[in-house]
Amino acid sequence: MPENSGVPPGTLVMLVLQVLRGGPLHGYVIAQRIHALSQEVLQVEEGSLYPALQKMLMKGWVTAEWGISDTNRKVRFYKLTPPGRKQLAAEASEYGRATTAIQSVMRMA
Amino acid sequence: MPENSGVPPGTLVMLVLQVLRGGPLHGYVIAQRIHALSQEVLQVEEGSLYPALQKMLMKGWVTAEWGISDTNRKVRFYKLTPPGRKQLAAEASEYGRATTAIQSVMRMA
DNA sequence: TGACAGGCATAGAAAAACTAGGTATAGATT
DNA sequence: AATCTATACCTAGTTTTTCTATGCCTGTCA
Repeated sequence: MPENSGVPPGTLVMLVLQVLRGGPLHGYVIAQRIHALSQEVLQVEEGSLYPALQKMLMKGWVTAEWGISDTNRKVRFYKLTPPGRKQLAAEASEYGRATTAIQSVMRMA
Repeated sequence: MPENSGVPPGTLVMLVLQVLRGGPLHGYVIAQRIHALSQEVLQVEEGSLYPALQKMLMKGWVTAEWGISDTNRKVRFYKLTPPGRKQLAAEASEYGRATTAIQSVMRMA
């Protein structure tokens, strides 16, 4: 019975950028998508997500546009920008490097 | 030329506990060991390490004892306790779970 | 019409790491 | 003898990130 947790510190922005690669999404769906893609392990809290999206907007990694969802509600669609793609590549690369390094330490007998 | 970074947030305690599995070490050497074992990728700052060691002492995950190092200096040796081992197992397990979950999200086309 | 789910957002607290200092000593160099 | 360098420990204060706890609004459905 896997209990689920929040996303590991420092990974939220990377995960959001990643799911936006598939096209614009609104906040609520971004959280659901991360949850689903992670086999229900990763849980993104709204209080973490929306501030992160604000930051990403200010950094120019995403743009936002109001629209109507499938469920007929006013929602804000977030769309990945070219700088956002660059940021994603950088964060994914750095994440891989760090993960490999930690692996090396943890393999120590 | 790989530039090195600090340890990813949330992993420092796990890394310290892990290197202490090999026997008691003092702070300075703990940092060096993590750096070396990670192929020079992970850099533990002293301002992160010592507060973390204090916390680990208070939690009972390690004990500390003053002694003399190989280099003939007064140093504080930290030693893993049984609760520390349990904590290490728990953190390593959770880290693995989270890493796998992130992998799943990042594999998405 | 009232409950519930979907949906966006912020304020304040908490956790973790970093910057930037301070202190001290052994050994080597001058 | 004086100084420099590497080793070694520690803390205060700041920054960053996430979480808890709210608040507000609106479709849909019983």
